[in-house]
Amino acid sequence: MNEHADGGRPNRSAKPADEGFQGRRTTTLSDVARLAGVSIATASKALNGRAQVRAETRAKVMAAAEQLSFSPNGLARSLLTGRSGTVGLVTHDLEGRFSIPTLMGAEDAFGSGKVSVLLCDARGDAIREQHHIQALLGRRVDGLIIVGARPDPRPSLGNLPVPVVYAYAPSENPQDCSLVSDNVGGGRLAVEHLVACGRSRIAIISGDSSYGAANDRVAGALDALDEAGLLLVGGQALFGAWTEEWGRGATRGLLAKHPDIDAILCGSDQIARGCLDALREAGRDVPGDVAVMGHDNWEILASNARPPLTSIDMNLEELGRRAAARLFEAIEGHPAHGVETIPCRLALRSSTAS
Amino acid sequence: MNEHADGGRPNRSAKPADEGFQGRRTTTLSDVARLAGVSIATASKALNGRAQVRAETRAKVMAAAEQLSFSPNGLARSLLTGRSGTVGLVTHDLEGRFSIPTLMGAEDAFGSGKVSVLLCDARGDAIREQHHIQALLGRRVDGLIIVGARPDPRPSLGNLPVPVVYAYAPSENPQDCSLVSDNVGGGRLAVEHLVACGRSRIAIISGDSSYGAANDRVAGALDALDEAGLLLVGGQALFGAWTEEWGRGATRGLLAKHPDIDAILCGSDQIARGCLDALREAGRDVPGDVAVMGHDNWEILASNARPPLTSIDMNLEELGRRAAARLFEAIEGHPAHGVETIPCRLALRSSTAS
DNA sequence: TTGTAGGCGTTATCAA
DNA sequence: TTGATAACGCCTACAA
Repeated sequence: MNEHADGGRPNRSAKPADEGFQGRRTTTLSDVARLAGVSIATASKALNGRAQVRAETRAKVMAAAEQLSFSPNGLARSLLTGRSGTVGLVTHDLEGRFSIPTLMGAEDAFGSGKVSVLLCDARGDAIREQHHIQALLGRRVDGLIIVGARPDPRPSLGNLPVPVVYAYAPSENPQDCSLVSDNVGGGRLAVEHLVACGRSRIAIISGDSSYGAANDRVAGALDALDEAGLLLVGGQALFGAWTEEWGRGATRGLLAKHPDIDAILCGSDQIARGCLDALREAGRDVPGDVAVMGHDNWEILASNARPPLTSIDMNLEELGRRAAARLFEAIEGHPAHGVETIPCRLALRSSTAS
Repeated sequence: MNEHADGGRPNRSAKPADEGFQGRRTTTLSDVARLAGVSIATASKALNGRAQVRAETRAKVMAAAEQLSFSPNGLARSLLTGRSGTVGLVTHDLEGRFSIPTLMGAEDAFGSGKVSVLLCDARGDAIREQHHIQALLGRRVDGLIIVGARPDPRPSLGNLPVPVVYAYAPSENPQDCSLVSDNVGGGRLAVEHLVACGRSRIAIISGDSSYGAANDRVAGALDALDEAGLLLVGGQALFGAWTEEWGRGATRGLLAKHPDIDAILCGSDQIARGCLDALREAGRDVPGDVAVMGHDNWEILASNARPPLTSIDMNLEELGRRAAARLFEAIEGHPAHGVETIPCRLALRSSTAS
């Protein structure tokens, strides 16, 4: 046992000076035990609230721990328990706006408790993803959440030594546990709202048709139109890009062909912003003449629009929270399978006031 | 030594069945050693490329490791080395857009190597921050990066057992290591660009004056105006809010009082969007009659503006990367002190074409 | 009520 | 070239 004369000073008798950060050696349980004049085992019991410790002794130990600002080494503890209290979160779209709320929800669900999140950005690259996953497994994460960049199915990671939950982009393997936004329901919700606002000549300006989400939203909208006994103006949804530019152009085209239109459902808030601009420039009043809706409820775009934009919110934070919850359950031995769908909600603003 | 009859089957002789995730016990170095028919020590050396191992033996061990898909337990390793290979990243603005690029840069700088990032969102709450920091220290992170929500100085965390770097929002203590965006330089850069475009009747619509950033940007702009021998139109910068609405209103006011204005420097891209709208509606051509600049280079706003918006980019990813680098150096024993300033760069688009 | 001892999975030292 | 063995910091039987 080292016999270093203590006293709170930086002490580097044993180790060489290439140690890096020159803080004092972090205090360990045996430091506490020594200061309290008890054995390590007793100190451990005292600090962990075990019953077989005299109150007086416990107090002594707690005081010593306090004095040394002792913080138990989680790594050592993990080694014992086999649980690191850590989950890996691999995102593919850290710069994008969809993964962030999901991440927040997950962070939220875990953060309160005793789980920490190890974040990695794989940037849509399968190689990088694999690399990160290996690193995370090496750190003995208790589970993984994989957040996709876009809501289309992605390859499964297969059998890993820890549970995996896919968020936003589902796994192709239905045995895996995935959580996604209910795009069909979102489209339906939008049309139902427009109908409830008394609109009946509705057109749809969607986004990039290569996105499953674009098609799903349209499908839901068509369902709802059908149920309301309405026909889509123009006969079919317009597909283009997720840009304001496309929104403007498509809107101008619509107005030219169908001047009697009274509502436009857009595939995203960006498209809707373009749509609003084009309408204003064509002298149409929103929502007086034409109601407009977006999708995503991207606050910065929706609230600053003129008029503020009614939109469909995907509840991504809730999605993240649920993903965290599912992962937690799986870690506890109760894995879920299949795709779970998170319902959208209406974010009501002035562009559709009825 | 345990004498359990092995065979790759889930083996839970010792531990009860409340274990949670029902994967097979993760394979350990001793499994590899046994399969390869060598001692644990030899297996370790073989896998870590130590020299004192016969090639044939090494191959045998590697094969065994491969077959068992062995992945060394990083926790055990950390316990030995005293380094967790982990840093904590505490952000205060996970939903906001400023912390994300910083986070990305840090993730980027670390992610390539062998450091992983533990992410926490403290949401501007000092209590929550303290809580997260304690948790991170318990996990024995090798260092901390604290990312602020807004660029004003924040209280120092004081003396922690690991190095700390403050990003975006500097610490109040000049002894700490902080990295911030050069807002003064950004303001200067903007005016220099406008002047280079031949503008001389320049006005400034800034944001919330309670933000140091707002004032710094204006200060830099005024410096540059002065050096160019120009006077600010209106005599002083206009402060308001970071919104499109404020941008529109302020622009209308400017046009009324100073119809001969030929450039407007905005404190943010949102303000600039409002400014552009107001100009268009007033029949002013951009950049023909009036040049407009924003700040932040928020892609989604700047590129979709009409015309696309020239803006000042804060290089936040670079800021994050640098923060990671500084932290790394500090961990290696070479801490930096004081506030390091990251220069802005010009993001040239059509709203100022000269 | 307290202390001793064993072990979690690795790595490093030193002896064989 | 290989293999015991002692750490790393902690927890938990079990013994005192």
